[in-house]
Amino acid sequence: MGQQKIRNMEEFAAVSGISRPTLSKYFNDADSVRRSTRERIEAALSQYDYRPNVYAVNQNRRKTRNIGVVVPNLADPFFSEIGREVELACLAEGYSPILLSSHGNPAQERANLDSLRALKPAGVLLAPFGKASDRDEIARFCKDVPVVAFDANVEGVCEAFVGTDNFQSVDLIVEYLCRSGEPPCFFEMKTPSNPNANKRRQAYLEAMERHGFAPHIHQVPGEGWNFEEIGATEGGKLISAGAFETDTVLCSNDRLAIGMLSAAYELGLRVGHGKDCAMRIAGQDDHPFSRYTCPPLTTIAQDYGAIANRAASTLFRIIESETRLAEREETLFDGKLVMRASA
Amino acid sequence: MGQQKIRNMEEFAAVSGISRPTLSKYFNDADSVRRSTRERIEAALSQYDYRPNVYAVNQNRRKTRNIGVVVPNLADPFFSEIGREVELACLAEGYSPILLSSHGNPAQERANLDSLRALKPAGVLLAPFGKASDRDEIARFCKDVPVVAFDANVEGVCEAFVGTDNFQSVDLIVEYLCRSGEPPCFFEMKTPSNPNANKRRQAYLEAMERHGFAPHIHQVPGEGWNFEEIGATEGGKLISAGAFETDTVLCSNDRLAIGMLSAAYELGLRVGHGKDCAMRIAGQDDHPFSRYTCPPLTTIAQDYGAIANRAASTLFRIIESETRLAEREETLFDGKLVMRASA
DNA sequence: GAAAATAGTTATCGCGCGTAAAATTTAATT
DNA sequence: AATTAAATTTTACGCGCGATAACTATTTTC
Repeated sequence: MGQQKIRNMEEFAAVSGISRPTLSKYFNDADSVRRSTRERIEAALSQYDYRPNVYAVNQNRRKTRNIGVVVPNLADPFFSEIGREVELACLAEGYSPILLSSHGNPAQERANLDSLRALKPAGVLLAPFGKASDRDEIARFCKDVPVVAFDANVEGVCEAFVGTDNFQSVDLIVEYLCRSGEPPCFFEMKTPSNPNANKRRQAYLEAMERHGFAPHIHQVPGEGWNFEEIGATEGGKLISAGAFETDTVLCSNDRLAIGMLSAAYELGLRVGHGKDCAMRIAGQDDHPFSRYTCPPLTTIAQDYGAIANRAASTLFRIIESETRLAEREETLFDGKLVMRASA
Repeated sequence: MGQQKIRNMEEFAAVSGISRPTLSKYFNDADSVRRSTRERIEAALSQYDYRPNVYAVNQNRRKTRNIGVVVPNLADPFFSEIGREVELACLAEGYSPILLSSHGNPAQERANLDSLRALKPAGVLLAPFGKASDRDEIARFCKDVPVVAFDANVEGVCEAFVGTDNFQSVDLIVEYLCRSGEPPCFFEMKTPSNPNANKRRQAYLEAMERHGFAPHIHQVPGEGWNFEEIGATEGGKLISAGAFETDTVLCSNDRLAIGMLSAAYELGLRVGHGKDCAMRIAGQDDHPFSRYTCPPLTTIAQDYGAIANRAASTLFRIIESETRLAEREETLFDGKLVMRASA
């Protein structure tokens, strides 16, 4: 290693004794050259430490190997985890992921798509806000770049959608809660931007009906992504007002539940399924912190890995086939019940 | 908007009536052209929607306007927050931040620096692991690219370091804890990779001495970044063994404290400063979730915004001066005491 | 061992832009 | 109106690589 500095592929061709077009082939796909020449190249590579100029490569290639990954909010550990899984899937296939967070702001989502446009990505994996997203802008973007949506659906747009089956998973936890105690009330924000919230409410209604109980939905005001705050403030109000019809509350997501647990604690209420407990609280998502709440949160776990990998592999299939999907695909994975002490 | 599609600057020059070199100047710095021509360009821009090809630009420019931002773990909301602040600072100055997480893995930190090298960034803002970082690799990288470290220091390398004054902030909380109850024991991991941990231990020792109390340090085994787990498991063991000499524990960081709070809850212990409380627990960092623990966590808040902005502005100064700093700069901001119910 | 298939070479072009020097225009100054 | 300075245009070249065509060398096939 070391010797003189190689400035470009031309020079590397000179020192390695391989012609430039062959080197170009090699760097595009190492297996496209004969085994013996590949070994010669790699031998030279370990001596001279040359790497093709990314910018020159991307300027000239028909398609870059960049994959845009857009999540609504990296400050939410749920999205940083799933974003991580998606990144890994991209790297495994030799693509370069570019992770962008919309920071809880739909305008930033537009801005992120706009930035990505300039990078001419081969494809994009998008976890959209949902209703708050600029549907037209996403649709326009999808015309230029193949996009697979995950976590949250935007009906009709994008090549495919991969997420969790809210009906299955809500039914799972409703069934558990009904079986193990009083049937749950449902707690959510009045104007959720995430489409999963609407599916979950609907699923709750259906599940309660199926099990023969009267549903009770409590919607609270609040904007933005500070869900714990909303869960604590508004959930606390409802608890102390005795507004919940039963002693069990199913929250639309874990972060609301974490806030409500905090409020219950402040009120001196013991949460859990013991006989000395005043109420039960359950969440949905299996947020990374839910294991460490007081008490630990009973919830529904989404299959992060499966969602990320399916979304990525679907996108790769589209990219490599160089054609769009004949029909929009929707894949839903089952949630798993995670029983902890809170319900 | 719309008309024909502009394929390159040549075509845009044709339709806008401005020569290509002048356009090039404009896109590099809008204020470098006469006001009247700038208006003509922007008028054309609003009609034809042209943007220079990023790859061609970066291939030919001496320096890109990319800034690498490397944090040790985006799954930790502390780093996603400070990463966000840093991103904003870059955008405000017209740089393009590229955010990379090392996912709690020092090998990934090397890989990230290596990826960045290919992108020829104008500078890098690095929150290193510290001792676990590959010091030599970072030093090599610093030779090629100006780097400002933040949050964690790597003695001697990088142009500058910006972080929190651990001695000031630990003294602040130790003083508070001593004044308001029993003096604190110190709880930390045995082999912390983060240099702040070592500073904090040292600062604890000094602060306790200054206030005339005997220090008690408890170090627990545990690897990796699952701090809550370690705090819960090992902290729980210490609590139930009655190992702490006083009823007050100062944790090396909030995530350990969150885990310990969870363990205390499991053990049926009431945490806080009320007379019915069995112990007090305090943390450090003001983690975004610390407000919602049970009870809410008393901690020391780092000034995220100040650290991020100072680190960024220092880097910009180096980049724009085109020279390295005569002397390595270290800037430490004060922490602020955040009093909540846990201590 | 000759023909066929595969892999590599040489040569040349194009991508979209930065940059520099010289020629020209425009604006500011006296 | 003449002088000067500043901004713009023209012209020309270079960046590092992808892509292709025509040709040559190497390997496979029977």
